[in-house]
Amino acid sequence: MNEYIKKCPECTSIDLFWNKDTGEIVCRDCGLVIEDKMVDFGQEWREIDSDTAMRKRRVGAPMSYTQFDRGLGTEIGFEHDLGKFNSKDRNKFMRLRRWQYRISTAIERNLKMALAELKRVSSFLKLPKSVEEEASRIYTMAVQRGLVRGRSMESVVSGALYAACRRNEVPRTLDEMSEASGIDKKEVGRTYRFITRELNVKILPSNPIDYMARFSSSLTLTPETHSRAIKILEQARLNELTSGRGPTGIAAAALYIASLINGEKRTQREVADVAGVTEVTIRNRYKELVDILKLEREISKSRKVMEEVR
DNA sequence: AAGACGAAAGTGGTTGA
DNA sequence: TCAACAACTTTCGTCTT
Repeated sequence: MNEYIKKCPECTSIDLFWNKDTGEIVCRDCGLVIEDKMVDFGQEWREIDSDTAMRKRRVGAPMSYTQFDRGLGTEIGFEHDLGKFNSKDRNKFMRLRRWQYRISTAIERNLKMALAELKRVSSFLKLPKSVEEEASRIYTMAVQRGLVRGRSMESVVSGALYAACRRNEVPRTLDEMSEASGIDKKEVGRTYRFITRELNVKILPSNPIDYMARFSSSLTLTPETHSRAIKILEQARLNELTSGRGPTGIAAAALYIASLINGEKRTQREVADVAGVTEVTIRNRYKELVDILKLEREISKSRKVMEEVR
């Protein structure tokens, strides 16, 4: 965590919460997302005692999938290693060496380019390191299985990133991914589905709550409204209103309703824009939520309060 | 004039024969 | 492979504030 951030710039609360998985620093009082870049200065292991410390400590950079060869590389050795073979075997090894060289340079070149692109997009979206790692792993697997053939490298990169986001519960919308990578939204979705199917990457359905912090932060809603929206979401899930629906639409509608109830109204347009859905979708979810959760009274009550203030 | 509402038609993806 | 389908979008006219 950035140790210089001690107070929430919005409400000056010192009750900050650092979500290590998403890399977000969130104010517990007002819900503002203060810092969503994650820089991990820590070691990748814990030193429990001097014994494990000795075993785990080692020289060299940490192994990483964001390096094209994971930071470790092996090549078939050169001639002087082959002195103990006869000329026939030596020829065979030379051939193998050439082959490995050709194949690996092709893959490596692709990986170098792709991982550079992946880092660019990932930092544009301010994604945590863990997601970048996972995306790199997915991409590397995709290359090894020859899944990039016939697809542009960039689209596979963004597909891998999108999948990694979903797996780490830091969902970004397809629109955001598309904007960051310059790849058409449909194309991102297509390659995403393709590579997750081919590589058997398991994806949990994304949870509307995961979107909530980001949305309410960019709408500058108060903490009361934010937690109210989360309550609505929880009730919605109990009533099975969330399955089969777009998670962003539900998150947006919950925020819209919460903003009405707490008297800090946002227009449907505003909410729709940050959530990347249309007003119509918000209206549909809004109707369902209000009908089934019986929120009409609360909404009209707070409307009256607003009128009295005027 | 802006926002909310809802009907109608269109889009892209899933599913099941 | 095709048709039925569910969710969501686009567009547009009407009502409300």
